[in-house]
Amino acid sequence: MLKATNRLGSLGRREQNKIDTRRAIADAAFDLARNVGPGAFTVDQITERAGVSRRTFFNYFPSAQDALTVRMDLFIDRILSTFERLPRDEPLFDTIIRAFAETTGMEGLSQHGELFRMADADPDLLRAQLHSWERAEARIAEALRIRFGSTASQLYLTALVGCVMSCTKTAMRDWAVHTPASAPDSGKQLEARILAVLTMLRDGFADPGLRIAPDPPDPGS
Amino acid sequence: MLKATNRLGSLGRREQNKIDTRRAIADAAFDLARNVGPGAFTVDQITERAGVSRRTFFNYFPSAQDALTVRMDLFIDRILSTFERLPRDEPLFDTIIRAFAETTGMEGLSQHGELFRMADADPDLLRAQLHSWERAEARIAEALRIRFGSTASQLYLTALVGCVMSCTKTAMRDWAVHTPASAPDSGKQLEARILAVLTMLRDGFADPGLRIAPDPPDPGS
DNA sequence: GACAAATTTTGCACACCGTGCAACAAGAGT
DNA sequence: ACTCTTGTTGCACGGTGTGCAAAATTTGTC
Repeated sequence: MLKATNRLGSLGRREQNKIDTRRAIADAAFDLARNVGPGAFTVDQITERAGVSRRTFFNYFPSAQDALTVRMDLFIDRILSTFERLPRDEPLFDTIIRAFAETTGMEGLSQHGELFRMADADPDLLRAQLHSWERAEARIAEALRIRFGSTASQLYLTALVGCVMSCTKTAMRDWAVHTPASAPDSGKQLEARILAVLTMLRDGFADPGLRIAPDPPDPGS
Repeated sequence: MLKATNRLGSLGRREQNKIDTRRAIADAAFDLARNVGPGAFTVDQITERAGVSRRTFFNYFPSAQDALTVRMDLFIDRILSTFERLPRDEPLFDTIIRAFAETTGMEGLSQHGELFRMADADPDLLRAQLHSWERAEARIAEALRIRFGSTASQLYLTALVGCVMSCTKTAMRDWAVHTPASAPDSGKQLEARILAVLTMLRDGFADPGLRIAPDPPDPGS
């Protein structure tokens, strides 16, 4: 007999409510961080905005900072799904580069940059973000292990993923710093940087002269 | 009038007391983490062991976990001082590899491994450690910038340092996992891993077959 | 040694955090 | 409508991190 219970696009009320609540909390947290500054608000303020109880907040996130890393986790989701879609006979490094470069078209990219900049002012937020990257590393490494586990050693795969993630992080930081407002070519700017650093990585950092933009040789800051 | 006040090897009472207090706190925290488990003790327990007041603890460390990253910061000190000592006309990558490889002879290396393993059980400790690595990255990048700032772009240097740190982290994790007890050749084990991953990095991860231990070789690709 | 200045330690208060628990509410299945 | 399952809420409680001002300690000077 057919299940006709799904009234909400293949999702039950329960699932949908949870998604909504989670989003409401994350949005409230982001708004607060943007307005009063990261680390300058309490959980109670978040729950008030989101319209949930204090206790419910902690059912979703272990800390206020963790509510601000949702977007980064979504970023990883995107990388992984892009990764799954790419041809399996492509060289490993090409696949990785494409998977990472293609993510720069995602929505809310400028918010990403904002969050990066916020981390400078709030150590706890920085830690939460680093933890998020760490989880991402583990997830991607696992995906690679499943796909290439037979042809590459564990140490090789984890080291490679670590470097790729580190390079991407560096690229995003540099982008977040040098692309302050939401420039129209923001995505392109980020993509160029990611390509640049991943190319450096593939070349074993042999050429120190690679530059992303004609930068006047920084006179001692 | 001559200063005859320094009775303690070029250090005043004040400086020495602070060093002692800091060490007492860090030791107490490490002992507790080792005995009752990371994240399973309170700040009050630390202060009781260390013989200081609760308030004093927070004058030295912002959280209990941060008292456990002192050793990692010392590790970075060692890398940096080794780095300073190496010849300045050596190729950049060689200098880096040597600076990192030479640190494996440091005292308390096994405690390092212990701390790595502890991070699996305590998310907050993991975050503190990630933060510690992050600070280390910044310090080393700055040292490199001063030394090579004229011949390499900022993006290149930060990306390179990030990858080197990431590789070292990977090597130390793998070492911490696979060298459980304090093996007699613990330092050599770690050094071999660091050399392996940094070599991979220098080769642009071209050869997936590099292995640290004889594993069923699969000369694929 | 006594005194004053500088610095560190300490106790205290207070707002906030994070979690176990049990009552309650709401969706799912019949 | 009834029951089962799952999510929300209020409450209580121990722990955290910090500002503040009063001791306590070190340092320099006479």
